[in-house]
Amino acid sequence: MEHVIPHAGRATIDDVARSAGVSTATVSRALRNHPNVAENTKRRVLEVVEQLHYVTNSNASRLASGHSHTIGLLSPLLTSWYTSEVVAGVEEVLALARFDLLIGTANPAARERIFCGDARFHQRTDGIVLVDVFCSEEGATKLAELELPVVVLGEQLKSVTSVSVDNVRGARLAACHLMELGHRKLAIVGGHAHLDVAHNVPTERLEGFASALSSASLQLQPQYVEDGDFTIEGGRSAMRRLLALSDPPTAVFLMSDEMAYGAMWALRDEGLQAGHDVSIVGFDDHPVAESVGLTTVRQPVREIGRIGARLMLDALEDGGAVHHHPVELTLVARATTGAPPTN
Amino acid sequence: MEHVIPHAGRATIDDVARSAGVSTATVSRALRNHPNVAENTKRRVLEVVEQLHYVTNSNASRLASGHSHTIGLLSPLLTSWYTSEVVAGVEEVLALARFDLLIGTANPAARERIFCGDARFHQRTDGIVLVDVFCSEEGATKLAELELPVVVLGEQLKSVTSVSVDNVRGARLAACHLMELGHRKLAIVGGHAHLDVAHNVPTERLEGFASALSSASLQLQPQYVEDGDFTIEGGRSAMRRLLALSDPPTAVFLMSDEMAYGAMWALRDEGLQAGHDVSIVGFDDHPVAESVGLTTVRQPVREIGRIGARLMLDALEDGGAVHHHPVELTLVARATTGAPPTN
DNA sequence: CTGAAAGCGCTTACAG
DNA sequence: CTGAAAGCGCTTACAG
Repeated sequence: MEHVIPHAGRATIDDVARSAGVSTATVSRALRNHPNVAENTKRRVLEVVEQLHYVTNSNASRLASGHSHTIGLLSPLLTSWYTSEVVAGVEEVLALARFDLLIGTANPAARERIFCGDARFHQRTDGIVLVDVFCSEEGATKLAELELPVVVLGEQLKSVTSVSVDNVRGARLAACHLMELGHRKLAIVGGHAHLDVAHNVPTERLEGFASALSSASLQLQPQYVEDGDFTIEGGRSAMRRLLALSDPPTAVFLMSDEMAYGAMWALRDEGLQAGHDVSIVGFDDHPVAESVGLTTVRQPVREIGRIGARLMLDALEDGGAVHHHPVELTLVARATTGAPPTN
Repeated sequence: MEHVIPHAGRATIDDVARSAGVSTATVSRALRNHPNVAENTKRRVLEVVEQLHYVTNSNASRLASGHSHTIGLLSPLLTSWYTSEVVAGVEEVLALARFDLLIGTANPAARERIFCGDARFHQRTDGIVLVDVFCSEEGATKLAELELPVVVLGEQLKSVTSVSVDNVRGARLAACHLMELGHRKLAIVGGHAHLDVAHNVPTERLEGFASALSSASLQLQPQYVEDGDFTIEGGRSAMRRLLALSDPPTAVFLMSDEMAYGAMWALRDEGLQAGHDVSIVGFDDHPVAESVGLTTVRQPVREIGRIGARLMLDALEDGGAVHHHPVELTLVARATTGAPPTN
């Protein structure tokens, strides 16, 4: 069925050119759908390509063209559920466009460097996607000066294309849901996440939560603000501290579902029931949330990654103008929230 | 502080060579710790490299050397928790060795192709890691004929280097734990996972479970064998079906923690308590397992990835002999298992 | 629409 | 220990 392959190893563009009776330039053009190639020629080339199982050597192609056809992605914590999901979304879109994804951990200690372009990505990527690397407008200004397009995920920026949820609104959704159920003693659990620098997410969610209470003439009590470190263990400890208060809250909003699992754990340890004795709201809609009946503020995490990747491809195509893409949040009410206990 | 960079754009090896007063060959050698370079020369080169912020263009380097310095990883389902963890482990080790990781989805429908080398990886990888692509000895034989080193994760193979847990033993651990608690009516929930082909994992776990019962003169009842599809929803449905039996089991072993979450969900829906009314054992030790008190067979998933990557690097170094690396499983007893209800 | 040729930025025998 | 030079496999003005 198949013709003999001229020599061991992979066929090169020369093999194809020779076998098709054209120049390598023509093969190159035919393969990339260059407009000025006769239909006949193209067909012949494609046949030979098939026959010889020819695959372009991407290293050679990238060296010659100066385009790496690769996007770099940097995040401080690649293994969290949130980041894995975002990466999966980015990968999905990039793969369709036949772009490679090069992933690197963004050492928070070396944040400043990131804004000047990461050395690992030098000459190797056509663009950079930043996930959860809270830049603030200051870092963004530097990023905008990079010779590469940059897309930032998780934060709304002016000088650089970004995609993010409205954290203020998300926290309001949680607070309003709880207040509608009749709660008056509301607590909030956030954290510094994995960064030591100021982090927009906890700040914005705290702000939204407090402002929702204000609108209802309530005030967020300082003892009702806890740090849960964005981990299950942290959420558990935070909940324990809240339960130990002389006047514990009747409802707790945790800024991640994982912290909420920890809070539910703490409740179980005390023989208390979430949604009955204490109401719990998380944030994310993590895959396990539904099965444990967790009420949460859902964010379409994978979609955020997809959108980010598309914006990157757009930027590569037409240099695309800088803009911000907002993503919607929705409250999903489940079993962990209910009316406060009638004491 | 810094010397002027000769021209716009990145410095090339020529810039470094010129500036250090040596040939590019010497720069190349100095940079890769080639033995035959005078200490003085090397120091001078490294200084200039620093000064010019020189970074090797990997496309050029790979093209010239013929080594891609990249490992390809193929898996049918990249986004599951299990696979993400494995990938994180592989990535961790590879990054230290400054190898790139190229990730691809292994379309189960095109399994056969994988064994002949994946086209996406042609000329782009120095080796291939297969995760959860159940090959069986048949596929492995073909893999062994590839010109690249291959490491298979999740299955014990003879013709190709592999790393896997002892699934038979893992299932026995679960069964013995339940029988020691006094259970006699034991059920098992498995699934076809994401593959339609025969899959060694469910088969081996079923075998181990059944054999443990046999050793205790019990027999696994056909109505106590259910399919949970390796998803939360699937585990929930399977548990519902088991509960609907005229004589339901008092203990259920689910082949993944995610299915176990589904089972716990089903119990809660019926007002039953895991560990009291029905005992539940999972498999994995997923991050959420501890917080919901799930008894489970723990497998060190990330470590499996790390080991796989190390074996790959070894194979690249010394062509390493084919061998199998076993990984230990341990039972972690928590709240979802207890004595059967005294009816 | 097509080809000859230069060039992308490295690495590596080979020679000294 | 070091350098001159060929070559890795493509792409892309340039010329026709």
